[in-house]
Order: sequence, then structure tokens, then C-alpha cells
Amino acid sequence: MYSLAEENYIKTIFHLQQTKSGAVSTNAIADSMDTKASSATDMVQKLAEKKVLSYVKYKGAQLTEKGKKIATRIVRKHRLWEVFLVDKLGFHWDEVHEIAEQLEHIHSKELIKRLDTFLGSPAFDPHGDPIPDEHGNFIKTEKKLLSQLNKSQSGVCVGVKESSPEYLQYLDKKRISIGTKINVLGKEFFDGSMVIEVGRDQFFVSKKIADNLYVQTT
Amino acid sequence: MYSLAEENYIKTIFHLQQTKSGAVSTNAIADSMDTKASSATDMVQKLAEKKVLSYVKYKGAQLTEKGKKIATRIVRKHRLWEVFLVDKLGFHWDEVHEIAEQLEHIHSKELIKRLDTFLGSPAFDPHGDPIPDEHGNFIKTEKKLLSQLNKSQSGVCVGVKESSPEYLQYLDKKRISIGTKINVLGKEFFDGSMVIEVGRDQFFVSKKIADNLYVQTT
DNA sequence: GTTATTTTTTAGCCTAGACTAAAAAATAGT
DNA sequence: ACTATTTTTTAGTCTAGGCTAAAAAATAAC
Repeated sequence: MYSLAEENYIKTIFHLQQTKSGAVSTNAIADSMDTKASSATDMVQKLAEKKVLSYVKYKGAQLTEKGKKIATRIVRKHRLWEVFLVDKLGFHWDEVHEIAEQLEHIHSKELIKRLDTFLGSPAFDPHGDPIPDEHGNFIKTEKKLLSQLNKSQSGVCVGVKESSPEYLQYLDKKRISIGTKINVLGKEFFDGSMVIEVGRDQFFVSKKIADNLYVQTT
Repeated sequence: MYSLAEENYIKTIFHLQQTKSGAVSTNAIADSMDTKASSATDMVQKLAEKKVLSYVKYKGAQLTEKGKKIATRIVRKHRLWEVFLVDKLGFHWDEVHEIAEQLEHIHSKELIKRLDTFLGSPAFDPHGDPIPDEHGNFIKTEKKLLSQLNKSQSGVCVGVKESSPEYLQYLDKKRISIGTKINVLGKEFFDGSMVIEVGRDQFFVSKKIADNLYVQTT
């Protein structure tokens, strides 16, 4: 069993090595956890002894298979709880992260098994992120920003990047939510703005808007 | 905000002063928390400074109104989560305590409000214990052991005392669960055994059986 | 009412996980 | 290639919350 602090480090390292490949620096860990590098070094050394990650002095850390398994279990719990909070309790998708950060540390295999069944074994969380199965396998999605699409391409909205209430309100107004199909009708290369089609509406979106919406392409 | 350790002490003291009246000794606290008396003394002194309880050296501790409020909020959360685990996830009533011990420490007012609504604002948990409302008010129930009833009295099953799998299996076989009405048809004063009526069945129960079933009398 | 026993507190120590400041290694600038 | 800068580690300190052993107070026994 791992402590709360250990679990949080493992999860953070997991997320960091998803985006950047190779070993994760102690500084990067400390930054994204709001602690100091010296604390991260201490913990990384401890986790290396537990074979959760491999660590070379001054070179950074990398989760072992064991570590990845622990991480995906936490991610699975986090995302299942987010589905619960949104689907069953009616929270908005931007309100659930902090609560799920707490719930992800509840220890009970049986609980997660039953929660998963209760929710209908969802494949994605409310932000469009895939939920690992009980063996830690992810559905690898081709998730892009709307701004990365070109003219006459299309995608399904699977989440937002930085979710401010204002932005989410904008999306609500335009009737864009998880699962909404978006066609790119035109793109202005000068400023990155687009004309898109949502349902039978067609309208203009700025680059700023398109930069914050994740879409899944097929 | 209170730490996990503080919350557990507050909850334990609350439960201890429910059963025994007057101040709670540090030894009693330590015993029911599986720690040492010296640790309990330390924590009690800390909580006294925070005005959560009043403490007189060598005389024990007593929760203040503030402390009771904190305690009932935790109890409310514990019992609501137990209802969730049983009603929504299909756990058996004897499997939920340990998980609820973890869930009761999740901090979010909104979460509890929504969970309560989702569950239909239940008044009792799966063991028949009353769930405090959001202001900390309990429904005071007249909860007795079945063995305390006399001939031709009746009660509604609201819970069990010591719940072993064998005992719960016995109750299942006899079709006794929360809400089941039980009539005492006869009682043998020599050994405390009874003849009871459940539904249209009538059968014999030993004192041991009757000593472990809580009933609510009206 | 004095002594023996039990209960409670104090004093001092330990571990996890944070921190600061200084030292050491790696990287960048010229 | 050598110095300057940044990054990372080490060493030492702090707090929360445990612990043991000893001291002090309360209670029980005679």
C-alpha cells in the first residue's frame, strides 16, 4: 500500500512522462506538484528503492512497469469518479477535478469494480479522457486541438484544455459538449480563426477558442 | 479544515460520549482508536486549543458545540456513503464500514448535498442508524435489542450489533432485513429464548440471536 | 489516613514529508 | 575549452502524529 504522498508523486510522474518522452526531471515533478525540488528528489529516491521507478542521479526518473500499473489504477479511479460526479450527481464537468483528486485515493478493489459496473463501464471521462480498464490498458485516442484541424476536416468534441467558467459558458451557448460533432468549413491562416459547423449552425471561432477544445479525429 | 487524524479523534470522542455520559477519558479514546494514551493526551490538548473540546487534566474531554458539529458532519457523510454503497452499488451491509471510513473524510459540502439528494435524503443508514441532517440534527430513535422486548411487543428491524457473515446469512435465510417487522409471540425467561413472528412465519430464536438484532419500537 | 495500584501526563525520541541553504553536477555562453 | 549559470542533490531543520519510559495525580485497599 502506498501513502497519499507516494500516490500523488506516482500519478504526477505518470502524467509528465505522457507528454514529454524520456526521463522526468525532479524539477518538473516539483513544479507540477507545487513543492520544492529537494522534496521531489527525496521521494524519487524512496520510490526507486521500492522499484516503482528507475532513477539515475541528475538524469531524472522513469516509472517501471510496476509504477505504471499503480499510476493507471489511480487514473482509472479518478476518471470513474469524475463520471459518477457528472452523470449521477449532476456536477458540471469543470467542478469535479478537485473532488476526484480526493476520491482517487480511496482503497478498495471491490468498490471500483462495482462503481465501474454501476456507471456502465464508461470508456471516457467527462473531459473526454480515456479511462484505463482494470488491467491498465488505455484506448489510445487521436486527440487534437480544434485549431490543429484544417478545412473540411471534422472531429468529435472530447474535452477542453483550460476550462474557465467563461469558456464553458461560451460552449454551452454554442451547444458544444462532449460528443458534439464539429466540421471545419474554413480556416484563415493569417490568424488561425475558423468557420465551423455544429449541428445545423455555422459560425466563426477565434484561434483562442479553437486552441482550447480537444477533438477526436477518426 | 481538520486533518485526517483530528477528524478521527473527534469522531471517536463523539461516539464515546454517546454511550457513556460525562467526560471521555484519554484511555478510553486510545483504546477505541488502537493508539496509546500518551498520543491521545497530545491530541486532546491540541483539540482543546482549537476549541473543539473542553479538557481538564486528569478528568477527560468533552466536545464543545463546535466539536459536535464537526462530528455529526462526519457521521452524516459516513452514513450517506454507506447508503450509497448498499443501495446503489449493491454491497452487503456488513461490507461497507471500512470503505465508508475512508469516504467520510472527503471534503466537499456540495458533494454531500448532491449525494444526499441522489440517494433520496435517507433518514437511516443500512445498519439502521439515523443519518443527521445538514444542521447536525439526529432523529432520536428508540433502538433496542430484540432480546429486550417482551411477549406481545413488536419492533422493526433497524440493524445488527455484531455482524458476522454467519449471522447475516442466518438473517437472510429467515428473511429478516432492515424494515422487517417482528412480533414477539413468546419469551422464555429461563434462557431468554423467544418465539417470534416474521411475515407469516413463526419460529424459535435463541438469546444469542436476539442479542444481536436491533429493533425500533414505536 | 496512609500505602498500593491504576490512570494520566510529561519528557524525550522516531518517521514521513515538507522546507532552506549550500555543495555538486550539468549545461550554456563566449 | 573555460567560465557562468542553471539544475539537482545533500545536509540539516521543522511539524504532525505516533511511540516508550518515567513522573505525577487520582483512586483503591487496608
